[in-house]
Amino acid sequence: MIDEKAAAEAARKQDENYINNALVDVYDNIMRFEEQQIRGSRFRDINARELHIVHAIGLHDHKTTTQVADEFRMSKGTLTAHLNNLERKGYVIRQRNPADRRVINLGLTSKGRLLYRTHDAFHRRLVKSFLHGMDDDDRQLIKQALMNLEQFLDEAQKK
Amino acid sequence: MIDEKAAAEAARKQDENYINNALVDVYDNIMRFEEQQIRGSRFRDINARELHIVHAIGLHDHKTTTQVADEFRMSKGTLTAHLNNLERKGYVIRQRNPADRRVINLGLTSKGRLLYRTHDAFHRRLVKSFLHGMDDDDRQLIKQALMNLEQFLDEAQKK
DNA sequence: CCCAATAGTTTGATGTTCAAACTAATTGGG
DNA sequence: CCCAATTAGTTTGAACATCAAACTATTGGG
Repeated sequence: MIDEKAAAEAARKQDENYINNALVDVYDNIMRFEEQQIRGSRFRDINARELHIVHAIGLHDHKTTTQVADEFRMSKGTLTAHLNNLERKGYVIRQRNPADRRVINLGLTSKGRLLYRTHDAFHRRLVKSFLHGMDDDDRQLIKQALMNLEQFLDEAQKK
Repeated sequence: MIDEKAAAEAARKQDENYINNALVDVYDNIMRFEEQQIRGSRFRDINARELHIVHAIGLHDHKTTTQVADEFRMSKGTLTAHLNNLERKGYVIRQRNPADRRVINLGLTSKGRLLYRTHDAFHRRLVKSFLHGMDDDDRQLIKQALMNLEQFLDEAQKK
């Protein structure tokens, strides 16, 4: 009886441990895989950072430099440097906003849009594998767990 | 009937979308929070990278420089630089291995061990919040999802 | 019409990273 | 037992990412 309880407790601890490590490893593994995929594609000249900037610029949003920099919590100067590279390589275009000529609206070239869609498809495959064999209820549970985590981080960060 | 089906499908897509974004954001949020926690603690002089190196060195493992560098997929030269900093700040000690004097075994000072435990406690709180309100079955499901993802990444990486 | 505020770029300094050269120690074949 | 090859870790030099602060161009309120 007591042994059973202790065994269950030990199993719980072990699961939590696994989840802990997996949570931490997930991102590194995704990043590494993204990088590797890109190396073997026609987008060889892009690194993970640049890929994510292309993704943040998006297909239709016409975001500004400041918006994207804030999203990445990156200084505007740093983003300017990345944008220079991405423009030179033909993924991104800067469009001066005619209504306010201080503002630059960012857009993707057709090459940039292709990269965006390729990356997006990769992520959809990723989530499909993550949710493999799960029904609606299961999916809700996963979603709940991630929402818990976001809430915890948000709240802890606030104070 | 058909509307219902279409609505369920749309809800599924939306959930998958949420999960996709959350998965990607999780790591950044965790990193940012770790960094912030540390800034407000007595370990102010440590950044996230260094924290993770301290964690990798661990309490009792006596790992070598090469082992840790491989773990982080980081060149040995880069790790050497970090170790110099961590040693100077009093978190890490290098111990020449007497059986093979080429080898350095890495260890933590008492300050390093304290940092390790603080960080470990933080991660346990994180996982607890992630699993808030869940029973054994739920936990198994989460674990399964993470295992799916790891397997997907492993396999995709192999070929 | 002026000037404070804003968007983005440039600049200079700092820190991270890597690959290659290097040093010291070990090992194995002759 | 020696020396050539290998291995562990460090040093070095170059490339790149990053930031904060100075700067330029533009806007909009008084």
